[in-house]
Amino acid sequence: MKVCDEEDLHEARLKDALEKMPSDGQIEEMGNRFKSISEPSRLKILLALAGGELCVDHIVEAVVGNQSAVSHQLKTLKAARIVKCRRSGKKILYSISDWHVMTIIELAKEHLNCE
Amino acid sequence: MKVCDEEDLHEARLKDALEKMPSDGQIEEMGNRFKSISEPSRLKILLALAGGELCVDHIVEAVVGNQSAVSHQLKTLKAARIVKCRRSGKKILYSISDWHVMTIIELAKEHLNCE
DNA sequence: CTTTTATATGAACGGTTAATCATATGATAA
DNA sequence: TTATCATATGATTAACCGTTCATATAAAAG
Repeated sequence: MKVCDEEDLHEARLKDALEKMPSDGQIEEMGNRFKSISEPSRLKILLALAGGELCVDHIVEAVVGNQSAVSHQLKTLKAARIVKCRRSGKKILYSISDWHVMTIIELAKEHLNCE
Repeated sequence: MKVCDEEDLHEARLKDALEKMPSDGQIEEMGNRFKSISEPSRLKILLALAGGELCVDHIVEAVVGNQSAVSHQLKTLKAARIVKCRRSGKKILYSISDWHVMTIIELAKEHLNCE
């Protein structure tokens, strides 16, 4: 009968979900990426860098933050390998190194306009 | 000279970044979405639901968690309008309601295999 | 070598949040 | 109605994290 079919369907889905579930390590890695881009300050930094490399004080201006906070966030983003940096004279220039992450951010930005 | 050109380029980029920067409200909304899917437990729940609706105790099995924790996370996900639920007899069936978010998760999952 | 400029770091504080435990709700079956 | 099954809720605790302030480093300019 109908109820039984539904039960079976759900059991099958559960089995399927368990099979397709990524490993705990992979889940955590995905989670860490999302966490890296979930803080407004970091999101702003990345959006600012989307147009190309910038030095720290330009980033500070772009995100309207203070120098120390931005520096800490840049450290976090660098540790997550989402940005990289190089020295040029006095300045240190930061830029995106993980464009996968930027793709996700751009996609999320587009989704904002679909509601 | 070269240094001046670089300076000008960076100034132009800063100006551009400031112009294109989404509003604080939009940034926060994006951030909240990413935060919702940054916790391993919630990510697992969503991956489990990707195949179709499941009742709570099946979700509990799929994510290998305990009932109360899962229920709290489901509440969070529902508040974020990422999942919805309906009653069917004794059971409450949860399912994805925001497929934009699932698209992002699937994209991130694919990115895992590119490294 | 000393000063200045640009950036990084460390410690402390406050806020947020996930997990747990115990209990409550609410629908159904007996 | 009472008992039972499925799920939700509230309070508590512990861990995590972002910001701030003060200070450190390190390259470059004088």
